[in-house]
Amino acid sequence: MVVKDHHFLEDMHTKVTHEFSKTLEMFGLTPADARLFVTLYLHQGPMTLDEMSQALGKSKTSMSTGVRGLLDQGLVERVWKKGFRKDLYQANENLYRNFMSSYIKKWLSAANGQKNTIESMEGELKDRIQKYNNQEEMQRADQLYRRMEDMVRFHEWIAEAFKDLDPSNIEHPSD
Amino acid sequence: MVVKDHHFLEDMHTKVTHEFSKTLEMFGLTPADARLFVTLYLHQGPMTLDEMSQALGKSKTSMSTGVRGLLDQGLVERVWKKGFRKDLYQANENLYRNFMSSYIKKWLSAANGQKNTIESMEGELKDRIQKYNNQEEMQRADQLYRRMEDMVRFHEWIAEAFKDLDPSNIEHPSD
DNA sequence: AATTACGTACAGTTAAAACTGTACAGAGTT
DNA sequence: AACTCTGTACAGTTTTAACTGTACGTAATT
Repeated sequence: MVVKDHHFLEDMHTKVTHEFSKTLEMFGLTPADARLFVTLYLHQGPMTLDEMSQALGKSKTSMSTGVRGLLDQGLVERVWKKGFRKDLYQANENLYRNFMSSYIKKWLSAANGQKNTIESMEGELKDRIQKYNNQEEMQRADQLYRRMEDMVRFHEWIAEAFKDLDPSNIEHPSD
Repeated sequence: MVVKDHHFLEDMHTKVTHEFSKTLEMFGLTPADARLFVTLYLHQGPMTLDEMSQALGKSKTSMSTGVRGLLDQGLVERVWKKGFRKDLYQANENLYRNFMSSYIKKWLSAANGQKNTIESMEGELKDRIQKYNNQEEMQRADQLYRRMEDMVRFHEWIAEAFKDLDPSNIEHPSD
């Protein structure tokens, strides 16, 4: 019975990991990073690289790079234990806040970057258009220009929408 | 001069495609699909598979599968021209509305699916917990159970947040 | 009915991403 | 100072995704 319980739990653990990983992948995590995060999240107390490696059956190198990525996104934190040489990591609580804000940050900075790039190209094209005399080229250029205007607007709307989505603005009880 | 204009435009076209594709990739499009969409979007009038193939330097098969995906997501539409045998496709206008609603639909259905799966596993685990007597297993199971509750809540919040984001609810002038 | 034109299924190939093992730098221990 | 332990860079490998060419079903044309 004890053995069977153990199998059941182990099994459930695996299934949950698998399922929840799918959600986290939607936030832009790679399948590997997602599994790693869930492993940390379900584990009681922080883990060492070696533990992760063993838990997932992947190399320590993979864990090292994986955990670094999660760290950069603010999804995982390093934790200290006196007189313990190995690095320890744990998943941040507040799933919603952390994932959403990491996600939104990614969107905003990307959208803003692309918007700027396109705007600058827009300017370049505008200058050029004025010097045109070839009718057909002119028409082509104009068409492209109009599309670029739409793209810029598109990025602006994205930024607006995602700004509203940010849980730092709204308050959620906790997680 | 005409030649130079041509090069300039061609060049600008390429750069814009590249840049805007990056944004569309954030909506979950593959790089290939993103490029295909932008190509259609920038082209005046609808295109045939052969035209796309030539424009992107990829096989017609790729175009066929690519365009089908875009079609399924409601980002591209098929268009008719009397007495013309080839299929014609064009990018939908209203970038914002189309991308956002396709995106949100994807999120909502995924989040909902995962939530249901986890909830059902949660139920399974709950039944099981009551039959436990081993102290340590019990504690483990309980810890897992609590995490699963959090996951369910997480999915609920996601659904809520993305529902608000849907441009079908809000009105945007156009695009 | 025969022929041509078109789109897509499918198997095979090529390109990209994920992962591993070794090797090494730096910190800690003896 | 020599030695041990830990994390990571890097090159090479494996796994996965993207892409292609051929072959075929269907619809239009003759």
